Amino acid sequence: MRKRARRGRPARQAQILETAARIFCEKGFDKASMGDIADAMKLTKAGLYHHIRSKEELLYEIMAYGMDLFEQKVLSRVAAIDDPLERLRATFRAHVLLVTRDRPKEITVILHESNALKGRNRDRINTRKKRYVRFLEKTFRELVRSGGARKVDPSLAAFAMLGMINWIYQWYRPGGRLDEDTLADALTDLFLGGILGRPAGAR
Amino acid sequence: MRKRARRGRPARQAQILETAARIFCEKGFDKASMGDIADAMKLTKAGLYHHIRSKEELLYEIMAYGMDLFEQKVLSRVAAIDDPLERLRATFRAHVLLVTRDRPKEITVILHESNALKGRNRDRINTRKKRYVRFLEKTFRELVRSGGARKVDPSLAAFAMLGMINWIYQWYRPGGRLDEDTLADALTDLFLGGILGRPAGAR
Amino acid sequence: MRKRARRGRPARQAQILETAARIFCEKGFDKASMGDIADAMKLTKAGLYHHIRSKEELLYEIMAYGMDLFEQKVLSRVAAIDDPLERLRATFRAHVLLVTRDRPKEITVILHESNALKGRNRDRINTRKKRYVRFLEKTFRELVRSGGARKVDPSLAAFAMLGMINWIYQWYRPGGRLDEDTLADALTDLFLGGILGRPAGAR
Amino acid sequence: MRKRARRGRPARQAQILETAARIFCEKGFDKASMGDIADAMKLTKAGLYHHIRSKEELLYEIMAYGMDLFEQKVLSRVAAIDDPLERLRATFRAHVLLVTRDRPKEITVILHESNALKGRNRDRINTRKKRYVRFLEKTFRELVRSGGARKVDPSLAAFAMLGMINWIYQWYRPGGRLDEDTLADALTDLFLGGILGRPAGAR
DNA sequence: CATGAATGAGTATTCATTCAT
DNA sequence: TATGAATGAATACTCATTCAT
Repeated sequence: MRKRARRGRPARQAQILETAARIFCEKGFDKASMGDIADAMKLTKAGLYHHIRSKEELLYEIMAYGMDLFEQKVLSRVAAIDDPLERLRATFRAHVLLVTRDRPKEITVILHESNALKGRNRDRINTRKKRYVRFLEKTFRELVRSGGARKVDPSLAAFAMLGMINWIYQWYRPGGRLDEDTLADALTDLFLGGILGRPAGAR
Repeated sequence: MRKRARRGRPARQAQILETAARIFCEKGFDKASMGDIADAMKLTKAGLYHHIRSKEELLYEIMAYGMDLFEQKVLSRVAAIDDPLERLRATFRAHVLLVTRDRPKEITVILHESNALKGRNRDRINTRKKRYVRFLEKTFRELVRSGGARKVDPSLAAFAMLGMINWIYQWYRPGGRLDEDTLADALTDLFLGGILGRPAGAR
Repeated sequence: MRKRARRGRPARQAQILETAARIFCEKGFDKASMGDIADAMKLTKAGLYHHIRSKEELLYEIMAYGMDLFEQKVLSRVAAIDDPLERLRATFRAHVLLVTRDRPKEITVILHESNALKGRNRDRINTRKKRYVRFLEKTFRELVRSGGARKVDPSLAAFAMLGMINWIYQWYRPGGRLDEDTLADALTDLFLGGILGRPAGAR
Repeated sequence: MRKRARRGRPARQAQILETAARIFCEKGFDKASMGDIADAMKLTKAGLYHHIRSKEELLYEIMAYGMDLFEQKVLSRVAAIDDPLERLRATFRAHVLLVTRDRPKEITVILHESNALKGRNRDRINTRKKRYVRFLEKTFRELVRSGGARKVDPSLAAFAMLGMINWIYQWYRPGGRLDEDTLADALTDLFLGGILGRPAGAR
């Protein structure tokens, strides 16, 4: 995003990001053409280029905005929780709700098109991703140290958790059997308690 | 893939599948060009087309072979286990070892390029994927019924498990801190016992 | 053929149609490459594709324009003539003059490349061709009924006439022994009076 | 044709010519591939090349054989007829019957693909075509001189006649309303007597 | 005779991007 | 801001033909 809208009207920039995110999501970054996006925006290709620098830059903006969203809706809301177990539970839940209830296309793009970015842009997104991984690792480490969990490898636990959550967009479709809240609770519980563990209610 | 080699000479087909799988893996299906594959095979593009029908058909053959591998190395080895818990544990372990130790590029291609397939070919691969999901669901159902696990939703458990395992290719690099056996055990244990559960040793 | 030019500047479209018609005429549709046409237009291939949808669509536009020309210069000028003999004579003459004097490449393309068109486009052109055949048949029928001609099969007469005229592009070269007017008269006369008939002058 | 069959079995050569003629007829010379012909002959492409020198040479052989057929079935049977009117009538009839009853694909190929031939081969076919045109012109000249016909331009009459007949393959389909004999008679009559002339019976 | 493998040259078409207006 | 026109480079794929076996 180069400029923010100054007035109430949603900036053209933001509309483009949203449209492009949707299209990258539907067709994939490589198969989506600038023409597709221009058409969807009711612009010519040249017109579109007045708002963006390049296709890759557009992808970067989308991913950066996706990370903004994630940090705003997940990280920033749980980072301050003291108790590691509560922090983990809140993180898990918020992250699941983000990908099931809000379902921002930008997050899907981040998960699916990470290889399409090169150079600085790639580094910038990766840095932010790693920040989250380290946050999770730290949380698992504290949890183990505090005796609140058994001796799991913090890295392994972090990636296991990321796998569970990041895979959701591959199978979850809204309006299914489980509503998002139930799903978030059940999955959190499954992760924390495992298949064989005690019922979730029995903290 | 037009005709099979009759003599003992190592089928060119197999070399092409392997090479193409590697290249699709490295660059992605869309960014990999037929020229890339031809070059890697020390063939001209036209020479390559003597052996394959189309880029998409090549992708399908790779994925079908990946499913062959999976079914051979995982499904067929655990399907006959009677006890659902042992069956689950064996499945989880074998699946993890497949993606960490054998690391067939074909599996990565299946996970990353599923949208590139269209029509019949897409259906055929999806059918085989779903067969595995149903096998997992059935296992979880039996496990819950037998009292061996708490009341988890079988579908949810299946997708959670798939997420954990299918995400591995995104972060695991061989030669790391944990060898494949340790990792497989630890992840299986984490899935079964959860973060808060009893130590792995205490089955 | 995506959008029409709004200003007075001679539409690029028309130039392309004309150039392509000439090239399809000279080399044949299959042997003419889009590069040939682009070169002739002093454009790159991509530049050419800014104006057309596909090679086949280009062919269709040429043929459709050829049919426009034919209907404008022949059909519309004779359709209203009441007397069937005068109508026939005028049609024959106008049609012959169209292919000898005006010699629009588009007509040659229609005659020579009709099989290259497929689907809807093919149907549309065929419909217009058949309209002319039916017009001729009707004229012959009226002529016979009115006693102005002997009992010829209207269909047969129509195709015989079309053969005579449509074959002209195979042998006639401008600037030859007979000028176009003389040729048109002589051929009309030959068709009407036959080889054995009375001299042409004796209408 | 390079070699003739010595025994009763039809030579492979002849089968290939026939098959290729059929395929060139159906798809057109440019759109028919050597693979199409090889497939139809249940041969590989390389196998096909044991029998022919090149695609163009194959086309030439087909056309040359078509000319053989024509000269055998038409020219040689009428050339000796003394009376020019009878000669013309016989020629017209035989030529029409050749393209309606025998319908050799080779003739259609000659009519449709004449531009595909280059160099010597093209010249050779053209020479034989011109021989027929000159034969027709001579016949018309004699007919006019003998007072058996009115003063028509012999060249024009020849090309008019060729147009009528050579166009037949564009519209005639066997099994239609008119059987071949009737059609041949009617068309001959139309050409000789014209639209306005006396009934054909009244020679 | 026959074939599998291979190739060089070519095909139509697409795409991200630029620029004069 | 916006656009129509244009382009260089690339893409998947095809074809007539050759050759060692």
